[in-house]
Amino acid sequence: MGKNLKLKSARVAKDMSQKDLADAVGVTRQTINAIENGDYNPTINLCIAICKALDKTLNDLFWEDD
Amino acid sequence: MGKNLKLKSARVAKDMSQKDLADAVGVTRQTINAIENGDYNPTINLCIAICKALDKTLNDLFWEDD
DNA sequence: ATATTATGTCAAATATATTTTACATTTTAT
DNA sequence: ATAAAATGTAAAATATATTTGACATAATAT
Repeated sequence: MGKNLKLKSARVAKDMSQKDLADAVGVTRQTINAIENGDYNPTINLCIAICKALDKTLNDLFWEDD
Repeated sequence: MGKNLKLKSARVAKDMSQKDLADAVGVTRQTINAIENGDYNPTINLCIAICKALDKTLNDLFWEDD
């Protein structure tokens, strides 16, 4: 699993730190960090919460077109 | 969490049983059943595998527009 | 009518997502 | 140059996704 640069970009575009986003969606900073660095397989509910916090959709942040 | 009727529809449209889909993505029948019935918070990797098996995207099957 | 397949559900076990605590390095502000 | 904030990472604990095995009902075929 590679890094999720789309997520990182969307977060930075909103001027949020990893901790800001973590607080917004109710998880810890380490969880956001792990997702951005691709070490991780988060639940869909968390992905949806992240998308909503960043005004994006699942396809925007978590879908890869072949 | 309500039922995921979009998922169920997409599966039936492909003429697949819950077990067929489960086998295609490498989980058990109970897991697919639970996801369709909305009792459940699956991982994003499983959601992506399901989407690919059904020729759909994450937004098609797991995103709700307000 | 009977057998077979598909579905709904449940309890206990296992795998893994997430938290907690902690420390190191990098980046940004003063 | 220094302090503070942000990031990367890791090990142990906890919460929860998923499996396994089982039983019941509904739908479909013979």
